[in-house]
Amino acid sequence: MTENDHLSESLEDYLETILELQTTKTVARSKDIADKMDIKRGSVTGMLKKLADSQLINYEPYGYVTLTPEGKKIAQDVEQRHIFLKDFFHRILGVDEETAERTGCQMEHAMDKETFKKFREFVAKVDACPHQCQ
Amino acid sequence: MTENDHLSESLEDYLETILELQTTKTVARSKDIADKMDIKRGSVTGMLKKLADSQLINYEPYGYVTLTPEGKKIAQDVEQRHIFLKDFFHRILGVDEETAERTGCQMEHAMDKETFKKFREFVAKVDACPHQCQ
DNA sequence: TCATAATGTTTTATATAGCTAACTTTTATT
DNA sequence: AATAAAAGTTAGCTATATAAAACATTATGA
Repeated sequence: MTENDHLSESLEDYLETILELQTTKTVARSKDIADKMDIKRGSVTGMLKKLADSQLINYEPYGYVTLTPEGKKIAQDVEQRHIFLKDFFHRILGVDEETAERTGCQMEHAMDKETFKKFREFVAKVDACPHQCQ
Repeated sequence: MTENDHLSESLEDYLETILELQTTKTVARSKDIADKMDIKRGSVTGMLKKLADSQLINYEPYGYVTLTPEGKKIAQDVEQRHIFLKDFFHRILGVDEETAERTGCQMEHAMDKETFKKFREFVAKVDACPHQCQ
């Protein structure tokens, strides 16, 4: 709603990671965030404080982390792009899975809502093309 | 050749900018690099030293900047992706030019050679599809 | 319940990339 | 050639994001 004044890629990654942990393990712990993002535990704390300051997560020291509605919305948007882009590179372009994952992970931050929508529609149309030109 | 251990996005942008200045103005000056990248003159010097250390540019204090063969190769690769991606977003997807430019500028760093090649071929095929499914 | 392990936090340090402002060198003008 | 303007450099500062290591808290399990 408050059309957030641009989150860094890193903070978007934190939100996405927290959403995934919430989904797969019900709660997000500092250590799991660190493991998933391949960074150290100590680095996580400061970033959680930032996200809490921006009211994107609920955070109390030594407590579990949960997404606020606004944080969840952003996380889902990022995740959606991530999943779509990875699938595009891997399944449609035939890029190996690891590279597709890495590329999607970088590009998920680059497209705004409108651009992503157009991209998705373009790919969907081509994918459904009965003539299989591609 | 020495399959460089990954340049930062910023350094890639410097190389691309230098190439463009070389092309349009024959030489690249510190001030023009700063103007083009919308940063301050003082910030440029240190980065030029880094690029010189990595033997990607020829740099002497108070002199003109030129790309080494290796620097030029990287710059051309980045530029090629940039041009292609901008065109894809603008002409093919119909994204407004400024957004297409900005998005291309971010994404040009995300795809490796192989992924870009596949992406380019995919778009070319679709673009040439006689059935115009897209 | 108490000791140990696991997890979370804090502090200090590092790297990157930028800015400002003062200073130096080069270029242009007269 | 002398001076002013423009361009380039330097030094010190800032912000972001991370690491390492010491410390604090919580959880586990004997």
